[in-house]
Amino acid sequence: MKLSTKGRYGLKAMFDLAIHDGEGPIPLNSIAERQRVSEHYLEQLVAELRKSGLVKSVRGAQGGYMLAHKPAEITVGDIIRVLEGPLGPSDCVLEDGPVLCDNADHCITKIVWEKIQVGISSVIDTITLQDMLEDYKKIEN
Amino acid sequence: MKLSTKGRYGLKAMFDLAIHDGEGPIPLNSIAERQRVSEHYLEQLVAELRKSGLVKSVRGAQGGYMLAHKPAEITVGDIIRVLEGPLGPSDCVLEDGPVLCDNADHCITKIVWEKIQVGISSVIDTITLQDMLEDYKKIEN
DNA sequence: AAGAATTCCTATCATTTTACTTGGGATTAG
DNA sequence: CTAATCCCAAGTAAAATGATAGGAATTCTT
Repeated sequence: MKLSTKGRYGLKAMFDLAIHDGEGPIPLNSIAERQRVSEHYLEQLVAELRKSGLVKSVRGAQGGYMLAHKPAEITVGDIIRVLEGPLGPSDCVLEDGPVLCDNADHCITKIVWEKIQVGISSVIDTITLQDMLEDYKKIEN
Repeated sequence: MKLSTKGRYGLKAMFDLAIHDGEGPIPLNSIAERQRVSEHYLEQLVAELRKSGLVKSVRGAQGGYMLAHKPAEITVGDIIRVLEGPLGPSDCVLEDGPVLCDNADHCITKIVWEKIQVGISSVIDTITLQDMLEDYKKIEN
């Protein structure tokens, strides 16, 4: 019941981009260094974030990545869903087309999984990068 | 971000035991059959539940397993924690002794993981097997 | 006492997932 | 031109998952 490094590194990278929002393209190696993760590995994660439209890229020298939207418009849920796939503690409650078992109608554990899913979603869908930035400013001062 | 079959099968088995609570020892093969999971695999999960004190066992013929406490006294969280290990979306917020990174004090993503953890815990720690039994009775009628 | 039912224990194993690493190609600012 | 940077595709070692196999220990029933 843990997130993989994809989700964790991905959120770190996105938060890093949020901190530098408005400064033009941020090269990946600087993000990797600050967040202390493998640059090549991070590259794969950012590629997914780019394909899903959360970040934009600028190629060539002095290029890099930047947020595709304002920090207030990107939630933690957006990021995690891209990197970890459809959310849900069990296949039968996956957000993205549940795989129902044969007695789904009478399955009591399913009710539990649904409640867990709602609990997680209600957290990650209400935290934006902007919220994280504000927490960050508080701590810095 | 999914539970493994351990947690899922384990909760099913515990719910099955709750349904038959008070009927004496329930043999594992009957649980495996009703819940449609491998008996041998289930055995491993139930062994962990026994060691952690959630179920009792009676050996020998006519033996089996039974809940060690009343259904109202066992939460979903108790069961999942035994089978899935200490809860938390990231190592730095594991319930059972977090593994702190070097800038834990200034880590903003950590705040997010903590909120997710609280969200999950508040769900699974408030649902008991008794609650599930009541849902079950409603559906049956 | 025999035999059947059942838990208990240890080991093995195939598959999948994770978390990278490697190596190179394409693009562009200076 | 060249250095910086993104882009892409494979490969890979380790861990986790989800079992399977076989048998020893215990206890009920007859």
